[in-house]
Amino acid sequence: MGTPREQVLEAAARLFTSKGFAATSTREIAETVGIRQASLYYHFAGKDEILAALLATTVRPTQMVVEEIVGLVPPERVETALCLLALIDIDTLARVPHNVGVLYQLPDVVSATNLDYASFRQAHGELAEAYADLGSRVAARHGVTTSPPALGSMLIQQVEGVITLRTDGNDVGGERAVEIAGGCLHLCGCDQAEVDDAIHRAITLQDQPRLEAIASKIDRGAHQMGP
Amino acid sequence: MGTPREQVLEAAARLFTSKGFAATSTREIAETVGIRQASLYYHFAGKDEILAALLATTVRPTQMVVEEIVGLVPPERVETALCLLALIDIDTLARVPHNVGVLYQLPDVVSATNLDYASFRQAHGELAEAYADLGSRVAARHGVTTSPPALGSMLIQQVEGVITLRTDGNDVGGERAVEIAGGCLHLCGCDQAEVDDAIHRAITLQDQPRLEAIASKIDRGAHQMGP
DNA sequence: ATTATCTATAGATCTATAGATAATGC
DNA sequence: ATTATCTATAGATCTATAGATAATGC
Repeated sequence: MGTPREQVLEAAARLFTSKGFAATSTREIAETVGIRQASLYYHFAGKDEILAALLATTVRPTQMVVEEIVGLVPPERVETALCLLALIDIDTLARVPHNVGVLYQLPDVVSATNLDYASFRQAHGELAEAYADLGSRVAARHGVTTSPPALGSMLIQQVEGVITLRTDGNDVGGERAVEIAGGCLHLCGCDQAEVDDAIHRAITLQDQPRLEAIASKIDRGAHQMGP
Repeated sequence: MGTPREQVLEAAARLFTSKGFAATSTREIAETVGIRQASLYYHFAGKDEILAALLATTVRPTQMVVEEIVGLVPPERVETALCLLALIDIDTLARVPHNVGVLYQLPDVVSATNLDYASFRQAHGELAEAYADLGSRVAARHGVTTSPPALGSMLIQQVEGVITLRTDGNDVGGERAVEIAGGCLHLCGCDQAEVDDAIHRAITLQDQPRLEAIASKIDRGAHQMGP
């Protein structure tokens, strides 16, 4: 069951993501864990600290390995690179415990003047830039004229549809992941044959040893992400 | 400035969408309006009632006029129909006061066992089906094999990216709206020339008298939507 | 008499702190 | 002595109600 600290984070993640931050009381968190409300304060300075700790351990692992993923694919195969990035990112979001990605959409979190949140915003922005960069390179080869920033946010939006699906109670398996990644390629102007090809290549790559290393790195990250 | 009741709804909409429901106190709402906290209870039975009233007046007008929009376009022009639907829906979400679309994403609202929310879910589901139906007809003509339910949720997700953009502080103008609608068509396998054509036709249609009638109906709806 | 506000407050939280207690490790 | 819990509670909310007040309309 992990250390008490981890149990608290686990319970808080579940409650914050399902009911929201302000609507979750410290008493509720404590009793979920099986300790008294006041005992929380031995492990955390306050309710905010619990959220902060959660956010700090919830870096989307994809953010740390974008370059590596992209580096795995020869530059003339941008479609495959984008597809691989999307698949890995989708899979991460689909599997992270308690759909913890919603934390960053909570109004309490967004409107807080919080340093943790600022650094998340930056990391998220860099991920969006990676999508924008890869995406517009693919788009350029297919005559798609969507501007890079718009395309970047559309791709991110597409991938983060996983969070929406999970919030709505669906779970996202492999076939759905492939359909969403395919959507990313369609957004960049690929036809179905090109999509199928890129997906095939990306999935093949996923079983290669160099990517296994990345995968395990991500799993460590994901383990952080879901406390 | 409208009736006091409308002022309360206006203030509540702003606060709920920016800080969340649980994090907004009745005192804060009242003082924003310029009355005392207790005076709210003359107009509403309780805090929940304020949210309920807000949700009740916040039907996305597109939900009411889908059939009319689709009916405007000859059946062999499904691309144009989808494009028109997306453009109108995007425009609605882009212009509604206080980005009130986020209300339905608030965990407080989602997790509440609320009748208002159930009826929203149903209406939203029907809109998703309309997107799924139109989208998969377009997709079929372009050899895209995404399953209708997945395509439907991807199209909705794409359109509702407007809410995300607004939450992040961007405002969504006409050019961005066109890019997003274009994204919807790309998701269904259209190439750039087909996208441009559909957008051109859809925009032309938007200036026609029959659609003006729908637009004014939507504006009435939108006026409901943003109190 | 009705409408729309106000003051005052009950009662129920909720967060965080103070200080006691018991168990473990040196 | 340190670690991890507990009980008890202060102090600050927050929601909702009771009842007073003033203005308007019959």
